[in-house]
Amino acid sequence: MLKYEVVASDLRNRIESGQYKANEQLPTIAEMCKIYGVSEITVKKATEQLAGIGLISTRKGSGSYVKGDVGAFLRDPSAEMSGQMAGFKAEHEQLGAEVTSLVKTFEVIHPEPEVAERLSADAADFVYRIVRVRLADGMPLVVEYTYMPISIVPGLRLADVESSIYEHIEQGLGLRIDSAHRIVRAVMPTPQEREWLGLAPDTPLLEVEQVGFLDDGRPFEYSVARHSGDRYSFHAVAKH
Amino acid sequence: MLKYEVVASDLRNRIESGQYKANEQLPTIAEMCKIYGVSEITVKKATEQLAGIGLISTRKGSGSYVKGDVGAFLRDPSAEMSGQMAGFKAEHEQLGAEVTSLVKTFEVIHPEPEVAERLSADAADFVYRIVRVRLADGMPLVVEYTYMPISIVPGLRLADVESSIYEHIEQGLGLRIDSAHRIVRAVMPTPQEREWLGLAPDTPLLEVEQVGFLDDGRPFEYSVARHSGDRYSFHAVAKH
DNA sequence: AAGTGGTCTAGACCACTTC
DNA sequence: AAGTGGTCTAGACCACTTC
Repeated sequence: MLKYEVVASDLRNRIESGQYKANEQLPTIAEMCKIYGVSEITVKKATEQLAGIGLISTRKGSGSYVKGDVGAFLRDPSAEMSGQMAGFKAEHEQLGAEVTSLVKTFEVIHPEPEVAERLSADAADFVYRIVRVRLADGMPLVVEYTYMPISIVPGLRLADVESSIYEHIEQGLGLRIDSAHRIVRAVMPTPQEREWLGLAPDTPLLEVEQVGFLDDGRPFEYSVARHSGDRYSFHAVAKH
Repeated sequence: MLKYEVVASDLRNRIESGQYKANEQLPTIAEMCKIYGVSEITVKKATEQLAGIGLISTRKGSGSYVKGDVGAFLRDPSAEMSGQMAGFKAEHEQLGAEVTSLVKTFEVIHPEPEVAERLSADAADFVYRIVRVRLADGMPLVVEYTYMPISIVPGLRLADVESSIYEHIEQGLGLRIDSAHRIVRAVMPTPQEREWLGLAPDTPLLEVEQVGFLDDGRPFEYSVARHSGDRYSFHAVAKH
């Protein structure tokens, strides 16, 4: 583990265990340098990371403070952090759930104009089109519509689509996933989606439209995920 | 403007103007040091900021790259970035809209248990309860339910509530707003909300539940904002 | 006046990519 | 072997807060 990760994870443990309490001032950066035997910049990087996930706030000329009431926000198991991108399988397995997928469509097509634009692809290129219902412990949670250029993600098989496409991209192809741009909306399900997700009437969905990027900047995925509304929420930390 | 801001904003301009194109490699960090006459850490801070808003990705041992197709994501005017927190008024005035508010309720009450918990307050404390319909250019966009402890935000008047509570907190009280924890969900409107927002039947809302924090870590605001679904979306950048 | 976090420097070392 | 971004150091200076 890197030095700043050691500092950040130790501070995090002390905050979550209540050793540093809500609204309390943390040791100064100079003190933390002595405590952990590291330089100022290393401590700074650790506190920036904690501020980024919303655990502390820092105040110039004054000190660093533990935020009040972070518990409910961080502990919510039905929540995904907007800052993290792990893929459906990794995310739910981390919570101890067994993940399965019903593959409704797995085909290769020419992309519609909107999909082509998002993938920086041409209408003449081939892309996979995948429709999946994804379940955790047998409960249908989300319908995912995924498009990927076959030129970037070659050799995708039904077995990959049934388990985890991200695993095929990272382990199988040796590519590195960097980040994603997401747009979140509230929508109503189609009749088909209502049936697949087993929804009561008048249940809205949370739609997450996403463009995923590799670490060389290329978009490798365009997807629309429509999440069962009463079983899903989305967490974010906003800075002023 | 700070040095790293100068570098970041210059790089951003060159990317958005197309001088550095999608999927293209940026100058190396060492080259940028020479170009801008700054140290490595300063360039690094600038590239980290750009990676944070999803404009570039960096690849160890290889280089920094402009992300493909960032245009649509960054230009969408109906979108709020999850990473930013400006308040409704500042956000929409930036887009050139005239912001008004219909104050439906403005009272002082003892908080319900859930509100008290979020505000780290006691059931015996007094909090403002404010219900507002907020409009941009006369179009109702969102219903906001806001709770704030009177001990932290004293002297709030109807005039503040009608324009901007954040202005009163920052300019009037000299407090500094640091950040907010947000939870986003899809919900159906109540009949009252449907009327206030002028919604067609079967239109869902995007609910943003938020706890706002001052820079000393104290929660000063608990609010639930329910956004008209077809006129609102929420942008985020997720890191792998 | 003393203490605090934020920015910035020159330079070292490392792991990884590219050739 | 050469080039690249990522981490880390010791130290300087500054703006701001606190007393």
